[in-house]
Amino acid sequence: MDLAPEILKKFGEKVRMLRKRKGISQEELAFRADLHRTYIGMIERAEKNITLINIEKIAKALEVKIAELF
Amino acid sequence: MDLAPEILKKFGEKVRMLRKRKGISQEELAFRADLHRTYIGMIERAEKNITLINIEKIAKALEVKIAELF
DNA sequence: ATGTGACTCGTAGTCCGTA
DNA sequence: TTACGGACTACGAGTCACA
Repeated sequence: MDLAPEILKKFGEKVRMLRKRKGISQEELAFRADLHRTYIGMIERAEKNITLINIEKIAKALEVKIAELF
Repeated sequence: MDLAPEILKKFGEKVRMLRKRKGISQEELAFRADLHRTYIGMIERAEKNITLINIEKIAKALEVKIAELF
C-alpha cells in the first residue's frame, strides 16, 4: 500500500484499540488469529488491504462480531 | 477460491439480497461501485476473497453501512 | 442479465532479520 | 514489544470471450 485509504486507517485503529483493550500484544493477537506477527502490525498501520477471511479471523481472535469492527 | 468459506458465502448472499431489494442488475451495481460486471458475480457466488477496499465500494453502491453487510 | 474459464499483473501475506 | 526492511510465494484484482 502506497497511500492509505481512510477505510484502512479506521479499521487499523479499531483493531489496535480492541487489541489494547484486551491487553494483548500484536504477537499474541497474531497467534490467536493464525496470522503472521508482522502482518498484524501492517494492518494496524493501514499498510495492507486486508481480505474478508482475515477480517473474520481477527474478529474472532478479538472476540467481537465483524460488524463491531466498523 | 477453490472451496468457499462460510463467511464469503454469507457476504455474497447479503450483497445479492441487498442488490435485488434495490431492483438493480449486477451490471448496474458494478457500474455504481466502479467494479467489473463479472467481478460482482464472483463475489455473490463467493468465488473471491474480497478485500476491504472493495467491500467499502460495494457498501457505498448499495447505500448501506459496511456493518450492515454482516 | 448472468455464469464461467482463462488470462495478466499487482499485491496480500509470510518469513528472515535489525533497531 | 513494536516498526520497518528485503525477498519471496500465493492469490486477489480486473478483464475478456463465450455460453
